[in-house]
Amino acid sequence: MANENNFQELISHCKEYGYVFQSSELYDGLSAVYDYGQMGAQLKKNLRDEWWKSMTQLNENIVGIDAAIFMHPLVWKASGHVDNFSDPMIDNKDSNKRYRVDHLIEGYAEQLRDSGKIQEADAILTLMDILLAKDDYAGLKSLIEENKIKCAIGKTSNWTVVRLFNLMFSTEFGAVSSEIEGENNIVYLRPETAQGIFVNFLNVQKTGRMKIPFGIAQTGKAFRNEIVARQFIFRMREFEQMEMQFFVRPGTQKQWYEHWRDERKKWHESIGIPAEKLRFHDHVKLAHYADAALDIEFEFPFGWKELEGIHSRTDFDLTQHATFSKKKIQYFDNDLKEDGKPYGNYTPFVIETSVGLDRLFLTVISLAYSEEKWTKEDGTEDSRVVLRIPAKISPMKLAILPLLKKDGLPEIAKELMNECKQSFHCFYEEKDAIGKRYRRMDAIGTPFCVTIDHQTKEDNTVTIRYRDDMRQERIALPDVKRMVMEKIS
RNA sequence: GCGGCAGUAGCUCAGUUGGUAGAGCAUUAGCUUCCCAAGCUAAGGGCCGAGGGUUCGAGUCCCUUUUGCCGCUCCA
Repeated sequence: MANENNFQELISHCKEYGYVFQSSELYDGLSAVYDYGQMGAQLKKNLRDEWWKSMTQLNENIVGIDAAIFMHPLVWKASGHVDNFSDPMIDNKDSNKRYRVDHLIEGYAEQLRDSGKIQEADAILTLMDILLAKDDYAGLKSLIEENKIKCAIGKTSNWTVVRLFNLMFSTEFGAVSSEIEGENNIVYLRPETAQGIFVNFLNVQKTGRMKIPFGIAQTGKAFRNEIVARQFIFRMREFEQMEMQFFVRPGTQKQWYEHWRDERKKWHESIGIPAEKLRFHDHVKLAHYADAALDIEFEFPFGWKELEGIHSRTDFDLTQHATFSKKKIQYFDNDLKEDGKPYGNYTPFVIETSVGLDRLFLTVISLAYSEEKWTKEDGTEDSRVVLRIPAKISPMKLAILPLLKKDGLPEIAKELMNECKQSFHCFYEEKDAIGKRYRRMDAIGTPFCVTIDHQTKEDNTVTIRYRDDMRQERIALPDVKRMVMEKIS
């Protein structure tokens, strides 16, 4: 797999072989936005399809939806994103250090408290809370200046104005400029897909006659205005999530949290991620909506990082949406309790599984990337770069190669091509020496190559060559399709 | 967002004290080739990240901007 030393080579490889391109590269690129190329788009789709199948097809009580990216602005008020995703910040002009205003003031209050001025500290914090609630940025700056709060680095109080940094992208809805009508036209690009599920909870539950416990799955784009974006496609401004919200009876959330934690780890292993490269990381500081949370981390070339989040979101979201929409969002549970009475009406609790598709892509390609060197029988050095993507998810399944582009070999190869392409992605190539073609297929991760030669014309057999160990064997031409089908299912 | 470094053909790079761009590999076409790249021939491809300035003249100097890398900051 790729490591921290050849991670740059992996990125180059992704570009060179059509997996990932930087967005708008023609115009010098757009920071932290990437496009998937001809190979990458297919790999990404295969991963998405695997996930979708594992959720909505293999679980009878999970259904899938596809909610819009645009949502009513109040959704993000209710979810807490408007308040929690936008923080007032202030910069020190001398040190160029940026602080979250609340962190800066809290730090100062902490100092006061340490020196015994407890009442003073409390007064400042109380005032800060009032100003924050009013979005009074000028007042916050005055508070900082009146208390002569200094930058920890620059030791000065030379501050800029307080500015709002919103991590959500916004745009205008409708053709009328908000200059005229105030800010009523602002809509956000969703910073997570989860809310599309929560606001459709009743629609799905009622029309699908879903009984708790049940889940709603969704894949789709989400957008975050990250301050810093690095590490290739690990952190992007536009990214794709694969989320499943599982609705359970209050009080059972812990058991389901543990269930999905284990299920999801198993799923990652099922698509070829080694168990020792995965670990759980419990959150110490919980988000405003959660009563338990953990990350499934993968050991990326740049260290252990979050691949998927498992959150026990309580009834926070549904309750918030009930409040803001002024609609009742409840479920009537007809199952009987021990005392023989139904559980009745309640707001379900939610267990969320949320995996970043792009991060999963990076996981798979990092694991697959391999630079190999060996000594040939004649003593010369040989090498190759191979993507060992599991056959089940690799974008290209089979290469069909006539050994020579004459003597009727291409005709036989094309016939096989026409048969196989009905069932899976095939690549046809008659240019260059056979070894060179094999290397090209290694580079894009094609697990199988079959070569048609003169013997094929005599006994109807072909050479099949395996990407992972470069082994080759002869099999009957009519068996090729079935054999590949078996290996990729 | 701040600081440092960098940006020349698809890739890796060369380009002397400023004089209007080269190589290898890759690509394409043809030849050769009976199973693991790098045999022959030919061709295409860059106005040197972008914009501005200094200069008779800039890839080479200056400014701005953009992208990437490293560090800091941020990450519901």
